[in-house]
Amino acid sequence: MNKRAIGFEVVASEGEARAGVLTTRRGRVETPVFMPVGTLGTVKGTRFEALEAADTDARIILGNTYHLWLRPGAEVISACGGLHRFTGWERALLTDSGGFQVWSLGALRKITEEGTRFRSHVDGRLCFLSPEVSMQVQAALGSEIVMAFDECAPGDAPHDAARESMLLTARWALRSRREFDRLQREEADAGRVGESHLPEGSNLSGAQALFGIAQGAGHSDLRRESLSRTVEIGFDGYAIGGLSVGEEKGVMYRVVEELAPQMPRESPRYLMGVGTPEDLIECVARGVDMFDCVLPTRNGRTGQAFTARGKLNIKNARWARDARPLDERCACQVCRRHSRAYLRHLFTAGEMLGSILLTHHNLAFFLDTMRRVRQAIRSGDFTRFRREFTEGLVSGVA
RNA sequence: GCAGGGGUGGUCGAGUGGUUAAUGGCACCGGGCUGUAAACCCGGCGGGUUCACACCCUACGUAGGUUCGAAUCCUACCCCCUGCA
Repeated sequence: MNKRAIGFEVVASEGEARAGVLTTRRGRVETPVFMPVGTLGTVKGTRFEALEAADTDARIILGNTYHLWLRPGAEVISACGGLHRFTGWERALLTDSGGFQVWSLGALRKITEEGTRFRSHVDGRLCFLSPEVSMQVQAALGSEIVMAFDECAPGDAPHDAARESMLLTARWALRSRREFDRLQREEADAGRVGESHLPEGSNLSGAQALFGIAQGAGHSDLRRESLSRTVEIGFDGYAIGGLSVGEEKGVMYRVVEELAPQMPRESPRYLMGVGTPEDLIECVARGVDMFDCVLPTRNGRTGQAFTARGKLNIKNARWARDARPLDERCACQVCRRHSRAYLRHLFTAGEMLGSILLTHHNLAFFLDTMRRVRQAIRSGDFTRFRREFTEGLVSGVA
């Protein structure tokens, strides 16, 4: 009775930090969790085997509505049985709604009450994305977690503009909710999981889950209002959007610190698009359960490694003869096998393996960091962990 | 040997009397990247002093010369390429 799309249970907490278990129709996800970004049906620069390997063990990754809608198109993916079967990724997926592209594609779009008119960045043709279309595409993708279609204001948006944007997001949230429910009733969800294949004892419905998003830029009152409007509609989880989009350093921590404790305790809290290793720790400490960010993959691809002692630019000449691994305390496949000198050589030679290996290390570092965060919270040791981790980051790569 | 063509900064290659320390490309060096229009983007790149503006020195095969001024014109020499013997 009363089956839900996802389950969420907090198993330990320390201050605002929480350790929990998110149960999806495609597996359990321990939180706090970092979700690698797989915009176009691929986590760039890595293979699913590598994402599933013991040193990474990603349980959930992202996909993007806007990008997959443009190419290959929702029809292609639903014809192939949804995004899981299309890509071969059998674990959980969260799809972003395309709301972020409304912001990041800037000049290529025009926003109206009805939705957003885009110039496709692929071929220039005019496209129209609305809450309804976004829900339809995400149903065709068949992800475990669907994001509401929102509008992300610039990080430094003044109060009136931010309020207008936030209210539009609230209206779009309601429309997202209604269209999502209609699509679930009509069984449009391409990723639906039969009862016999659901995680044992999970008591799930096998349907998709829908998350709402709070906006409001850096304005505390707008953030509060946005959250209460979102909670009023009712979602399976709640996200904080519109951070790390150009706002002043420190605004993000303040907004998260004020907002997360007000979010429903029984639901997962997702901070969208964040962040650096330090951001992850600091926002876990403020009550966030879920994160995603392109940093480990993008920066890995472009030559920057994240380590326990801070960032390392593998292209620098100083590593040319360095036989040590990227991070001497890292147990990932790359650090167990390859030297900085070799990785630098691959980058200077323009060999794609360099990007692949740094991407893997970065993902392993992020995911392992989150594993350690969960252990620390469960053992009541998070405060010390946080302090030591932060000290390590600023100590500098030798 | 004769006749043409050519020798430019790490490299390839523009420039044929005056904002020329010298366009570009590559190489090299450094920086950036936060719900991915990104295997990408930006900057530096003769040496020295200076926080900086700026200043000084050395540079277009070698050595001379013409000129207010030369990588650019003239002379000699050295070297390379092509063709003919």
